[in-house]
Parts: sequence; C-alpha cells; structure tokens
Amino acid sequence: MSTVRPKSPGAASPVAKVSDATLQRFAGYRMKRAFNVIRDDLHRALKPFGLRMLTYTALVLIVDNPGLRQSQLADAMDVERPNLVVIIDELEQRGLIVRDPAPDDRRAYALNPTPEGMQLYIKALRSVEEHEAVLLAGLSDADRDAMFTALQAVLLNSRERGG
Amino acid sequence: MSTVRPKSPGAASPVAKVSDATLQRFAGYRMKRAFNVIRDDLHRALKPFGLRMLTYTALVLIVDNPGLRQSQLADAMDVERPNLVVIIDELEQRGLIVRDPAPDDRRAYALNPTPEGMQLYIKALRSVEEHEAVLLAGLSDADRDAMFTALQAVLLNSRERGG
DNA sequence: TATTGTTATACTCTATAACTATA
DNA sequence: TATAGTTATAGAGTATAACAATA
Repeated sequence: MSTVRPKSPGAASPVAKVSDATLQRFAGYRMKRAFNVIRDDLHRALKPFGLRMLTYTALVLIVDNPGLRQSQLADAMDVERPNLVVIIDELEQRGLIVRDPAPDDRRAYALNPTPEGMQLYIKALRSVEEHEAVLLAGLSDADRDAMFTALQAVLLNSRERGG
Repeated sequence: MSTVRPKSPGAASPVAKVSDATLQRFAGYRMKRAFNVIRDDLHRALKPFGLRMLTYTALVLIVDNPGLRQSQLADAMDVERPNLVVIIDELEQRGLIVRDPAPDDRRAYALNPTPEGMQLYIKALRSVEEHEAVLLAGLSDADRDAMFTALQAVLLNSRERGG
C-alpha cells in the first residue's frame, strides 16, 4: 500500500490510499521502487567525490582488476561499449585512471588506476558502504542473503535464456 | 564473478575472469544488474501490447483505483508530475483511459479506464506474470518472500529518513 | 498562499550504426 | 573477416522552474 498524505496541514482532502494490490506481486515494480531509492541515496553518497554510479562502478572494477580492457569492463558492467567511452574519458580526465597501451594488442588499452584513483576508491567505498548499511538496516542476515540470492537467480535465469 | 567469453571460436585470448569481489556486497550494483534484466524482459513482454513499463504500471494503478488523481498516481509511481503527463497523454490517446472531470475539484482529473483499457490490462497482466515466473524460477517461496521483504525494507528505511 | 495539471528544458542513461586501426 | 575502441545520434527516463486555473 502506498499512502498519499496531504502535503500541508491545511489541505482539505483526507488521507487517501492508493491500492497497489496487483503490483504487490509484480517483481519489476517492487525492484524499480527499491532501486530508485538506492540510486538516489547512492547519488548523495557519491556526490562529495564527484562520482556517479557508473563512474564509481567502473573505478571499483579497475582498481580490483588492473590492466582490464574496455570491452571486458563494458561486459562486466552490462553497458554498451560506446557508452563506456565517456565514462572512461571522465575518469581519465580527472586523473583517477590511465589508458595504458595493452602489451599484447595494439588496438586495446589496459586500464589502470592512478594513486589518486586508489585514494578516492577507498574513501568513496567507505561512504557507499555506510549509506547502504542504513538502507538495509533492520534486515536479518537471512533476509539479506535471500535478497542477494534472488537477485543472482534473476541474472542466471536470464543467461540461460540467452540474455 | 563475471565471466567474459571469447565471442568466436577462433579468438586468440583465453577465457578471462573479471573479479567483482568488492561489488559482491554492493547492493546497488546487484540491484541494478537484476533490474536491467527484468526491465529488458518486461519490455519484451509488453511490446506486443504497445506498452512500456511506465504506461503499464500507470494502467494497472488506474484499473485498480478508478477515479485516481494524476498527483496521486505520480506519487504512487514515484514519478515527477510533469513526467506523468506524457504517460497519461499516451494512454488517453490510445483510448485506454479517460481524463474525466473530478467531481469535487475543478483543477483535477479523475482517471478512469475504458473497456478497451481493462481488456488490455487483463491480457498484459497475464503476459507479465508469465514472464516474471520464468525469471524467478528455481527460487523457493522463502527466498521470494525474503526478497520482497528486503525490497520493502529499503523503501521504509528511506521514508523514515525523509525520502 | 498553496495545489493541479501543464509546458519547456536539460541532463543522464541507454541503444544502434558506422568508422579506424589493428588482429 | 573479426575485434577494440571510437564517433555520432537517437531514444527513453528523470529532474527543475515557471505558468494558468482553481482552491
């Protein structure tokens, strides 16, 4: 149930309830609502560091996998290659990563973090983890595990069908 | 773990693995990946009916809550009012809903489904439920319940903090 | 003075085709 | 012939300010 409250004390209409009975079992809707909350919260967590969800995710993957190729990163992030270019551009222009020549393929780049990138990674990671802890507060370990299990199952069920 | 496979049999590089160890506990990333899958699948489920996720969700809420105001619908869908206008325009132009005058407020509209809208709602709902059943296949009832519990907890934790 | 629906606008994210240089 | 990275471009989704009509 979603409750719509009058915004001001003087509003005339009573508290109205919008039934979302049909949507209660619509996983896509529930997932979207929760993701909206997490996305907005993440945006606030990353703003002080000048990062967005996409640039943060790319930075994390590059720090964890130095020498990564852009096509590998695009695959890992589930982002189209053309859309990754501007993300890498942004991180490189800020001096957080570098595009080194790949040792074995002159077409490709080996993405590596700079010391500044690693510093920012550490700080941003801490902030993100703190923010997520708040959003997941009150959940039992079992519920948390089950959520991750369910999210993973969706991915696997999709891949089996050629996603 | 995300596995990057060579796309063609003749490719030279071996199977490379990208570690997303740090992202494993990053709920936003896991949620986004799962939501991407659900969004794409939903897109396919709704395409035969000429609906998108947003128009489908709006139609469902209007069928379940005839007489709904646009501001209530925007609130229930977590969409800004200006962005809802084009969604309602689209549904109205297709003859699936109507903007009736609200009986008690000449500024507002009472959104109501047409018979055509209700017909389409029934068919689209069936298709969406079938698609989601496939994506959630293999999950125990307990895991499914825990997932919904966790998604709901995220929403509630956000509202407590003024989201 | 506040709210409903609206217009206009801008920004982010996503998706596709086509190019270059290498393989 | 295929792949890595790139450019250009178009489409969704999202966010904010400001307006007219009404409360």
